Amino acid sequence: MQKAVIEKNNETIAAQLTPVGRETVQDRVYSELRRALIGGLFEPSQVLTIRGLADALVTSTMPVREALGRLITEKALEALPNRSVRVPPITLERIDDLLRARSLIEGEAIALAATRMNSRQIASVEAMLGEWDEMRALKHKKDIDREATLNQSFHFEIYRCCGSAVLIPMIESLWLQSGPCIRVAIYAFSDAGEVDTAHYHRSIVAALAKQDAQAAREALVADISRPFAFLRDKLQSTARKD
Amino acid sequence: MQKAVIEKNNETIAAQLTPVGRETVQDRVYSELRRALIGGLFEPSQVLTIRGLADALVTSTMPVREALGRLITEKALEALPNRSVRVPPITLERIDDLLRARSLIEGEAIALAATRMNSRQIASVEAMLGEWDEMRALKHKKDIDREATLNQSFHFEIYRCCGSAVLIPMIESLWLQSGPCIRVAIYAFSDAGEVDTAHYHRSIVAALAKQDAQAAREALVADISRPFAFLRDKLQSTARKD
DNA sequence: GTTATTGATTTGTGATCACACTTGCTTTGA
DNA sequence: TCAAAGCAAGTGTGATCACAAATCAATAAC
Repeated sequence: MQKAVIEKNNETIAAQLTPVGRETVQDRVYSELRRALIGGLFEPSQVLTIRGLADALVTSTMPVREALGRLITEKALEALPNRSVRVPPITLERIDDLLRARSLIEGEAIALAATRMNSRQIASVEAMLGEWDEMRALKHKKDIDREATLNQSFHFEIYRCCGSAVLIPMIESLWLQSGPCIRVAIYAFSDAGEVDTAHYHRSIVAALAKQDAQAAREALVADISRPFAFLRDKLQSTARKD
Repeated sequence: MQKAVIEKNNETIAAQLTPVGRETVQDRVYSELRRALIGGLFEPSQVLTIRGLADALVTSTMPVREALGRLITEKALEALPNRSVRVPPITLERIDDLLRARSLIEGEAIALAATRMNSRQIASVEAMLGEWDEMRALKHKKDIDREATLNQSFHFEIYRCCGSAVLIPMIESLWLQSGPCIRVAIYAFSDAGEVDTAHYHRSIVAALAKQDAQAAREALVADISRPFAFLRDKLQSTARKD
């Protein structure tokens, strides 16, 4: 068999098969911890132990310690002087700090995206709006995890269009850092009454459709400010009580 | 001996002793690799091996692999599908991307710092200006490493005044990512002739002294744009030759 | 002479072990 | 009764080993 024929054959096979992608245990542990952090499954100030997580994830300590180290450098976790690690506690300064950074960077990302998104991409995020309404209509009881996931997908679908390989990892890091805080706020939200996230998302999509970068930035800032502002008030009122 | 006396005694001792601070091998390896990366000791596209670095740093592979993992999550290094790691190659898109991100975030940091710095802090960075001139006057031959270190100290001395615990790690990550690129540009600079970094730094300090946030931001952007613009031109001309 | 195959070396990954430090509880002494 | 010393369990860190995958060189086949 000639070489050309073999290569052609291989190409045909390659076109039909999807790459399996050798994923290491460390990567899975890292992704899992990320998911838990962004989703707010860990509480602020909660301490994590390597062996404890290794047991929970049914692996050895090795992949866990590597994943923890990575999360610490991203400031998603905090290394105490005792050499134990915890999820960073919530403080007023930290909330303001995170909101400012997120407004700055995610605002820039969406402003860039607004000038770059094609009609197909806009249609894609518009479709997610419908998904949101659908979820709301079907189930009366609020599925917070589902909402959080959908919210995340919506935002990153947009950010991916900004065309910056530098900004996106920074945004991921910011979500990682604000995840535990946000979740606290969301829980408080759902007690305090209804908030229409879909409304904010609609105004974002409207701005994107008009390719209005400034309007998109403002709509986004309004969207992400809500939980932070809520959490801020809550924290201040509890602080006054002490 | 009563408890109070003992405690008083301990306090006296504590006042005279400086904490030794248990530093792990992993931390030292990480700092060392950071220093090398920011200083541009590694070339873009250079591949690094765990065992190679472990031998060079005279430790086992364990601290090195952990440090490498951390640097990869910061995008300071790149994990190839072969599971080998290299310092990211320079591309035109990456240069523009990094410059935009740095202008945005470092610009915000210096704008915040401009409104917050007290006279003592301003005097401190002003003193670094003098240090720069001094270095220039004394030695005719250019000490690139010394200049780079001084430049880094100057910038971060200012950024530290912005009062954001979120922005500063992001800036560090950006310096880590642009370090290898910058160094290439600096080397080209020193061949191409003199550039007066001190001039740009003086205009930054002048803006800070006036508490003019906008002027400080613009002066900073002018300062950090230079090597990027230079590198950009150089890359475009070499690309045309091919 | 060029291409394919085989084998050796190198490299990353994960598991396990040894050691040092921390933490919390128990025991001891005043 | 209470505080301090001592002990034991738990935890992070680093070293070493085993294994699988990748890389490279040399040999064999056409």
